[in-house]
Amino acid sequence: MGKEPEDTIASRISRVLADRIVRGELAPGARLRQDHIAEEFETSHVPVREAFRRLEAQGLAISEPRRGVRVASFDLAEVREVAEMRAVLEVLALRHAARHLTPAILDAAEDAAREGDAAADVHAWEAANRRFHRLILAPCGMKRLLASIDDLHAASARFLFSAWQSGWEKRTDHDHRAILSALRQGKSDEAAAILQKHVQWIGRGPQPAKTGAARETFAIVG
Amino acid sequence: MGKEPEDTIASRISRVLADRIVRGELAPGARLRQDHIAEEFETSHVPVREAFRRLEAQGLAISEPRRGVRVASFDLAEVREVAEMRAVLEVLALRHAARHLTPAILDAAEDAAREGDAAADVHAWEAANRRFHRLILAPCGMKRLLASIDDLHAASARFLFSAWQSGWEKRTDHDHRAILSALRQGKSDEAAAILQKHVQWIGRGPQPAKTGAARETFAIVG
DNA sequence: GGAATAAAAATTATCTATAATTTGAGAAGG
DNA sequence: CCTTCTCAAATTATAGATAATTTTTATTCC
Repeated sequence: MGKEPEDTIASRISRVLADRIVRGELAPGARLRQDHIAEEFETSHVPVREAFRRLEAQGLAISEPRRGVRVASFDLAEVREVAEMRAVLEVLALRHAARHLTPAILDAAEDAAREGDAAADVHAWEAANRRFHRLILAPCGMKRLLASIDDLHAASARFLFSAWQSGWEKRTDHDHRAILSALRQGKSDEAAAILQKHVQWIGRGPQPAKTGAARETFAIVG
Repeated sequence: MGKEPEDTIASRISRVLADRIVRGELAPGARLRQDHIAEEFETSHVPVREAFRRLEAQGLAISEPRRGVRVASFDLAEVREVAEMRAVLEVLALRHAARHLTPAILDAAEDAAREGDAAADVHAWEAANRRFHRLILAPCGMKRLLASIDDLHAASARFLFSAWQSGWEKRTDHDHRAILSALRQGKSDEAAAILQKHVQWIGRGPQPAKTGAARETFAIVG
């Protein structure tokens, strides 16, 4: 019954730490001390070090030999870099996924879009948004590509969360609807074009400065 | 004098193992036993395990909890996946690098192209080819993008080496020349278009079956 | 008072040891 | 002869211990 895959301790630690970094609970530049983390997870530091290697590969942490590991910092340039990578990779994935999209999948994506519009806070919105993208891209069946996109989503989400500590506001995402509409009509090129612009906007437009400007930036985070 | 950064043991092990996997010295599916590797490198298995995590993230090895790590296998579908990812990411990089390309860089790339044409074996060719691509892409200054491309190059090289165990033959790579020519004339869109096709061809065309067909496939591996 | 320096504390990287799981060889049964 | 079981050997995963390096704190000298 209750199959408990409960994989290695290292992977659990890396998941938890990745989540904290993405959510901003661990600030950029913060030191990750292996003994402290080991103590928190009630293990030795060996699995912790393995988790660090994973975070490093994901671009969420930076390790300097003998000097420890810290949370990776990121600037606007990197946010744009990630956005552009996502744009080309998601378009590639969508092109391959298109032929495998069923009405059922598109309905599920529609649900995710609705859920995003109704989200009460930025975390709920991000989860729904991620689900939307994953649903329409996963049918491409390209594991490596999907894994890369997941990592880039995490990086995007970091930026998103850092900009909206507070002040969320419901709103309809027209891009998501337009993508679905195009896909339902079999116009996959059009869907890909919208997706590309949709994603590429991240990090452009008004700087996420004071809370006042926050609302404007919303539209450009997908 | 001889500054010896000689970073952590784990990173050295991961570099060596990655090289062996790419060159095909370690066959797909082969088990990587931590104690044996530790013994070979005269260390304990702890750094070895850290190296494994790195290889896993690069897609060169696959780890199953409690069952060990094996060299990742790859099929034609994955080769194409990697080729398509490279195509879109390298084009993205080139678009950003274009404005920063100097005549000196293009000359160095020309050298690399010549070196590739004169290569006596497949390893020499691959090294020159990689150098060519890196030279024209690095000026984009996007670290994450370049790191992803490097990983994809490793995956491509694996395929290349598996196809050409022997039977190398000198030959001029016209695509490389055409890309440089376009770049020298400031036609970066044209250069990007050629690059895209150049890379995308990998894994297409005649199957790398018997040694006889090998020659044909050459033209389409870049 | 502040830079320079030396001793102490904390932290990383690695090694050795132990527990737990898997693989594989051989024996028993159909 | 092939399957299934049992037990030993090999292997993985984690813990605990040690050496080496970095960071911090305290102290001296100008």
